[in-house]
Order: sequence, then structure tokens, then C-alpha cells
Amino acid sequence: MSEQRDYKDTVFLPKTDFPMKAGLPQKEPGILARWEEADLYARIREARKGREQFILHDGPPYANGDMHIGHALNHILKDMVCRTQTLLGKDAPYVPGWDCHGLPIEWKVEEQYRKKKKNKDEVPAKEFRAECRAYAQHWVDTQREQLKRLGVCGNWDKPYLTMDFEAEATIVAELLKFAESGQLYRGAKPVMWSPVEKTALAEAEVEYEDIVSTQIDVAFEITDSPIESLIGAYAVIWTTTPWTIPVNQALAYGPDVKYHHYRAHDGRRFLIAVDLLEAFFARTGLGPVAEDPEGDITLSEYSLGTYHGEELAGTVARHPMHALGGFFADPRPFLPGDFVTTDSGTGLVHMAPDHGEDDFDLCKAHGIGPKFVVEADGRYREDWLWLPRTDERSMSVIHPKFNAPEGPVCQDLHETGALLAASADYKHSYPHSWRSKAKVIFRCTPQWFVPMDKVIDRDTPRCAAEAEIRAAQGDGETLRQTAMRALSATRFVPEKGRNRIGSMVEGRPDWVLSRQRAWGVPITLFVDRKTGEYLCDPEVNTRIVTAIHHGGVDAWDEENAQALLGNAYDAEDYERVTDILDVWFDSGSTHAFVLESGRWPELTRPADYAGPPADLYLEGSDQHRGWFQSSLLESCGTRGRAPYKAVLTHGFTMDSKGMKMSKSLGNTVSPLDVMRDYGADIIRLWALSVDYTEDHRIGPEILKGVADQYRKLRNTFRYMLGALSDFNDAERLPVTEMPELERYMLVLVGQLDATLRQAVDAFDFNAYVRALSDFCNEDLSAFYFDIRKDCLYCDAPHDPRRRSYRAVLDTLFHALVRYAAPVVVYTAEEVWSTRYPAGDSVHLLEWPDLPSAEADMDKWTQLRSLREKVNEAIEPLRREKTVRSGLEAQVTVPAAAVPAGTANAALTELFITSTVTCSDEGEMRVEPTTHHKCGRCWRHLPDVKEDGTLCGRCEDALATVEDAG
RNA sequence: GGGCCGGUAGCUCAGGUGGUUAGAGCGUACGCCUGAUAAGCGUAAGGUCGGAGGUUCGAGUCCUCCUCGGCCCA
Repeated sequence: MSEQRDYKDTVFLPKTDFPMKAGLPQKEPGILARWEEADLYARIREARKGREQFILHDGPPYANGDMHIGHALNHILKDMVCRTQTLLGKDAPYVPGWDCHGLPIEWKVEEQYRKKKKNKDEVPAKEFRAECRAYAQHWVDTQREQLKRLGVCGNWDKPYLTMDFEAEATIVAELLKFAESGQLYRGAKPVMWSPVEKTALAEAEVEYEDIVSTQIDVAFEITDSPIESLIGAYAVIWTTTPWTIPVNQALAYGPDVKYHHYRAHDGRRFLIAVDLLEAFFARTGLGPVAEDPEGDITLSEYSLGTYHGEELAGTVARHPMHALGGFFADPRPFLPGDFVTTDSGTGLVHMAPDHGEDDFDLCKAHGIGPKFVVEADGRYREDWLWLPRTDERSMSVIHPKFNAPEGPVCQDLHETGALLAASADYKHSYPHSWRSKAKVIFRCTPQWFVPMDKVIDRDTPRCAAEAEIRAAQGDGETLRQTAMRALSATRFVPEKGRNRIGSMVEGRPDWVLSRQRAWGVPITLFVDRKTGEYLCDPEVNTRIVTAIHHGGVDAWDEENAQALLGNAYDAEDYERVTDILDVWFDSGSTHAFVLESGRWPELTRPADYAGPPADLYLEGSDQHRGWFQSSLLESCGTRGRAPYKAVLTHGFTMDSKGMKMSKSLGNTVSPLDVMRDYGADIIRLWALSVDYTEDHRIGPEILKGVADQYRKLRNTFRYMLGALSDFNDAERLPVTEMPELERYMLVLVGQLDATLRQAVDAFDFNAYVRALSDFCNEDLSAFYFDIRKDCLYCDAPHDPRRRSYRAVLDTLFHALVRYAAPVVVYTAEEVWSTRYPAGDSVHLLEWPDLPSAEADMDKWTQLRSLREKVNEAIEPLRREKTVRSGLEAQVTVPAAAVPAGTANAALTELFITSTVTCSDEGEMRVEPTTHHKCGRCWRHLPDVKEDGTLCGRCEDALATVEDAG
């Protein structure tokens, strides 16, 4: 065998500096720095100025702690939305924001105090708030850097903070709109209250612990009933909080519970739920017979009647302490309560609206209000009829002695004969204060509310603002009705969100606005000490807003009261409300502050624009109860419509087994770690690959899969970059002069384009990423690139086939880099700058304009399926090493399987074999080639004289190259 | 405990109005190539569609119950 010439240096191999290995964690920060230096966000705004707007309004995350996986997912989705809209040519700005007020921050600052042995109560409020402000600012700055690192493109230099003075002023102004239109009232509501700390507690400040309580059974004598036989019988209630009996105001029954009226062995008649009789007998010994050792009593002998709960409506009892007169002598009505069960107790529940949520709601619905007789320290009011304050009895209601079977309540009940049983042996879990570890009670305190079902009164308008709001809201519509109407005009992605928020709005109680806290926006109301009405004077309100605007929330203090009230009022006559606003009101007002203030020109709508200022709100599904709803109610109450046109919700990120992440389980995945180990583009690709509409998972295996997917995408770009090295626009050919394969590929990329556009419209990003990825894998790498490898490497540079291929590659490159840019933002930039080192950012580009092309798609579908069959047929020969690659195979296919008019040469090219011939046989045949192998292109062709010499095509190609050289 | 949502190959996902042997990509295994080379190509294996009942000639798709998980509320 003669020495063969090595033709390697005559083959046009891909040439690129673009590395196969990404090294994203090292590379990304540099790319980010370049964007910042070039002020890319501002340049994109400039480039899209005047275009159709797409306003995504950022829901403010809480400024507390590092970015976690939920933040990452949420912001990647937001970034994807803005970037795809921008790519489509719209002006889609992104102004990030933070929620800065509220309890968790207060806590952290208090915690720091405790470490320094400082007492919060000794620190002036202004100083305390200043520390809260500083604490929030610290986390805003931290999260801002972390989110930037994720590749999120936005106005990071000017985010919105709910603690900005302007924001605080806007929030107050929004509150005053509610006030001026009569949509505020002062009511009461049971809240968790710590008698030790003398303060209301939030749910998060409470922990549950197992304790042993006194359980008592108390008889309430029935004084009237539609069921006459019940009169004179005793309704029995069971409770573990004896201290609430002196404020009992009603009894609740379960409408679907069955009750028994029977005569006990002592002659008294009792009313009890059927299912709970046995337990009741065990506690009280009040069975129909004194002793029942055999347990074989038949109640029917002693039964005086069985009643369905509903039949008890209209029944009235009297309080065991009715002899005290006054409050205690009033009748105690039976009320229907859905919450009444037969899990424990007697099936009848005593109602003290002062001290229970169910109690409060049920009583309120029947016109019975709380009495406010337990004071902040947990003691009964001195003048309360029941209990003269003797030393012995004057103690906090949480005191064990107070509730003991020997305690004052049980004693008194016992004396009246109403106490059927009392024992200090009931184990259950009960809320305690996080800080003092002391027991907590429910206690009614005055709170400010926004009514859900009040029609703004037409006859007595308070202020000019009211007229405006009336006009915006439907005529005679309640806030709930306005909100429901607004929801029906909103697009939900996914659609099921509508149902979720809808049922919440439908069933929610009035909005409690007030919190007894320090770090927040004040409820800036002056209440007339005589009438209890809040002052509603637009001039005063204007002064208040202006003061907050200049001085922040600190401006609402006692010293300023007279100045704010002005000359028309005397501060002495008014109580300055010191509650602060629920932080949900803060965030519910961000649309006003961020979208309508003009402070962010990129968010400002044209003067003639009407309708919701935001195109989209995009948050986790927990925000159905949170921000989506608070924004809806705030906007409906002040503008009569939702602040958004569409709402997109995403699920939560679970660990690799689908379990919720928690620090204690040690299964958390930090986006900061993922960025450090894999890079931001990997976590972005992950977020955009999963089905965000549901809960989804992340874990090592999943990330490995995402990294693999990334590598394929990256290599696709690397190949294109290499194949397009030295590409010259002059190489291009008109589409109509291109080979069919090229035209087919152009149609395919056109289909991909349509799929991607549709995915963008539907915010269906996993479909977007999958379509892109599948196209790279199936249509490019395994099909087009593989087939055209020979053409790229070996055709002469001027060959129309090669020119066509490179032209299509160039089209593909420009399309794909744009499609990929919103997803892998860093890599797309790296790809783009590798090809155009002096060029501008890839993120300034617009959606690709594809050349129109036509191809016989049915024919190509047939050819590709035939190609699969050929591969299957070659496989056995490869297995037995008869041939090693397809290039050594000679294939005979049934002519019937080949689309009409397809040349054998075309099939050979397509199947990457030595030759393909058609025959009339029904079976496909594969055999090893008899042709020699070209030394340059390695194909086995008839015109190669011996192995290692050249085929005609390569000879010509070499000749032209040498001529040119 | 209540409301709402979900459970399709190892992983990520497709599977209008119920209709032939449940699909894709990745990963895996095996093989090829060594001129995209920590790359590329090919073939193959993998699922009792969370479980149990039911409706139907026929159910991943409809109904009921159970189970596991999630969000919100209590």
C-alpha cells in the first residue's frame, strides 16, 4: 500500500475561539459588568422608545434575608416576560421594587436590641424606625446584587421601595381616598393578645405548646323554644376556657348535628349531641340511671325527643349567672354555627364574641357585639357586674387558679348549680407568646376596616373625592361587587387562578387595615373625641400627605398634630390614630406609586391611555390571598377597576422528591450556590424548563440534566460559529436557487418561529425552551448539520451548495441567538460577541425576520421517516462489523417508499451512505460498499480509483482552492 | 379540620370534546466515528399513566373513595 497523502489541511473544518467548556461562574460576572458599564437597560429603553408598551409591574419581595429559590424563579420568569416582549419589539421596562415595612423587620431590629441588652420601649419611636429603615435598606442592597447576578435586566439604579418618602406619602394619600369616600370604619375584632406583654400578636409571634386545661360542662336553662318540651331543659356546653363564661352571649348549635333531649337520673332534662352523650355521661355521671355497670342502658326509655340542629332555631336560654341582672339577665339565643362539630364537647358551643373568632363572626352576623370587659393586662374590668375586684379574684384570666375547678368562675357556677363537671385534666395544644412564653388569649380590640359590602351612600357625599370614586365604581356597587367584576375582566395564566382568587374575594371578611405596631405607614386619621367620627377635610388631608412626603412616616406625630389640623380645628378635640397600616395596604398601593406617579418615565402611559396601568402582575400562587388581592381591592376601592390586565401565577419549588424545602430538613437549594457551581444561565434554563404553573422540583439530578441540555445548546452555537468563520455576505444565494434541503430547513425554522411566538403569547416558557432545544437536537445536530458536514468540509468554497448551506447557517444563527437570548442571557451575549466582537449587545436586537421559503413538507416527512428506516436497516451490519459507518453502506430501497422525483444522489446525501439505489423489491437491502474511499472526503464513491485517492468533487475542489491560493 | 391544585418512563415535559400496540427530548446501555473530540452519529431497553372501585363496547382522559404532596385558611 502506497503512502497516502493526508488531505486534512485541505478540508474546511469549523474554526472558532468559542470554547466548548462554558466556565459560566467565572465568565458571567465579566459580561454583567460590561452591561452595567454600557448601561444596557437605558439603551434598550432608548431603542424601544415610542413602541407599544408592555408593563410588567414587579411585586415587591420583602427586604429581609438573602435571595432564595422562590425569588430566583419569580424574577427569572419576570425577566423572561420582559425580554421576550422586548424581543418582539415592544417597550417592556422593568422597575424592581421592595416591600420594606412590617413586623419581620421590626423583630430583627428588636432581636439586635436584645443582644445588646437594650429595651425597645426606651428607644424613641423615630430612632427605632430609623434602624428598621437601615435594616431594610441593607437587604434591598444585598438582594439587588443577587438578582442582578441572575441576569435580570431592570432599572436597578432606581428601584422602588415602599419606604421611600414619596411612596409613604402615596400610601397615605390612597388611604385617605378610602376615608374621603366613606370606605373606612372603626370596628372591633378578636386578635391574639398577650396579657403579659399587653400587646396584640401576629400569627408568627405565636407558638403552640401542649398544656393541661380545666374542662367544664355548664348547663344553660332553656327559657323559650319553638319545641315546647325543651323549655325548662338544660342545654349543656363544654369549654376549656372557664374564664370566658362571664362574657357568654349566645349558644351555637350545628345545623346538621343530631341532638338528644333526655331525662337524667337526678330528674333534670338535658340537651346534648347524640354522638357525644357517652362521653358526657362519663364526665358528669348524669346518665338516665345512677349506675349502669353493665353499660346496657337503652336511652330510648328515657328519651324525650331527638332533634336535628336546624329545629333548634329560635330557642333561647339564660345565663347561669342571670341572677346578677343586667347583662347576665339578657336572653342567650341559639345560633347556627357551621363550625360546630361532634369531635368533642357536647355539640353546643358557648359564644363569647369578645374572645373567639368564630364566636365574634357568628354573633356579629346576628347583631351581637363584643363587650370589651377584659383589659389589656388580662383582668376583668373592675366595674363588670360579675366580679367585684377583690384581691383574691382580681387576677389575669390566663392564671391557672382563675380557671381551676376551685377558681372563682367554677365556684360561682357551682353555686348556681350550673356546673355539671369540672376537672383540670384536658391536654391540648394552645398558643403562647413567642417572647414571654406566656399563654395568649383572643381579645377584641378596636380596629380600622374597609367594608366589603357597603354601598357608598349617595345622599351624603363627604368630599369631592367620593364623587370621583362613585363614578369609577359601578352605580350602587359594593367593593366586593366591583372586585368581582374586575376579576372577570382580567386574564389569568393559568386560568385556574381566576377561580382561586374569585372564591377568596367572594368569601373574605372586611379588610382589617390597622396594626398596633411601629414600623409602617400610619393610619393618618383624626377622630373626633365627642362623636367618634374621623375627620374628613380634604385640606387637612392634603397637609398630611405633603408632610409625609417631606418627612416620611415620622411626620405623623403628636407634635405636628395641630399644624396638620390647621386653624379650623383644635387638636385637643381630636384623637390622633396611632395604628399603622397592614403592610398589604402598602403593597396594594404600589400601582399608584410606581405606575401612576410619573416617577419612572419608562412606566408612564400616554395621556389618553385608559384602563389598568399594568399589563401583567406575575407572582407565586400564595399571592392570590396576598398582593393580587390587596392590589385588586385597593384599586377597586379608589379607581373602580383592577390595576392589572392579566395575572400570572407560578407554583412553588420543591426538593427533588417533591417535598417542601426547609432549613430543618436540610433540603434547601440556594440559587446562590447554583450560580456559584453552575452559573446563572443554568438556573435560568432550569426555571424556564419546568412547568411553573404547578409546583416543580429542583435537585442535583435535575440540575445535571439541565446542564446537559445547556451543553447541547452551547455546542450547537459553537458549531455554527465555527462553520460560519469567515462568512461573507457575498456568499449568499437567493432562496429560490438553494437546494431543497436548505429550503426545507428554512421552512422548519419558520415553524419553530411560529411555535416560539405562540409560546411567548401564552407565557408557556417550558414549551419555548423545549421547542428550541428539540430543534437543535433533532433538526440541526442529528439531521441538517450531520448531512451537510460533508458539504461544509469538502465542497469548494464557491460551490452553490456550500454557499447555500452557509447562508442558511447564517440565518439560523441570527434566529437562534435571538431565540436563546432571553433564556441564557449570558451565553447568548458570549455567542454574539464571538461572532461580532465590535458589535453591540445581542439584547438590543429584535425578533428575527426570516426569509420566506417553500418546501414540499409531506415529501420531507416521508424522506425523514425513510431515513430512520435506513438507519435501522444499517444497524445489524454495524453490529456484526460488516460496515462501520453508514458511509460504507450501499442501500437499496423500495422505489415505492421514495417520494416521486427524488434522485438517488439526493437520497445518498440525506442518508449519509455510500450509495442509494431504488428497486422494485418490497424489502430494503443493505450491503457493504464495493467503492473505494476518497482520501479527502472519506466517502466511498464509484469515481474513486483506489482507497486514498480523490473523488471527482474533491479533485475539482482542490483545484479551485489551489488556483485561488 | 376546611377551600383550591396536583401526582404520565431515571429526569424535564406532550398527550382538544374518552377510541387502534401511551409519545418526545435528555439521561442510561451498547455500538460507530476520531476532520464539532470532555464533541458528533446510530440502535436499544425503560411506563400495571399514584392506588381502589364505578360509568362505558372502550378511560391516562368522566365519576366516587383512598393515598401522597403543595398553596391558602382554621
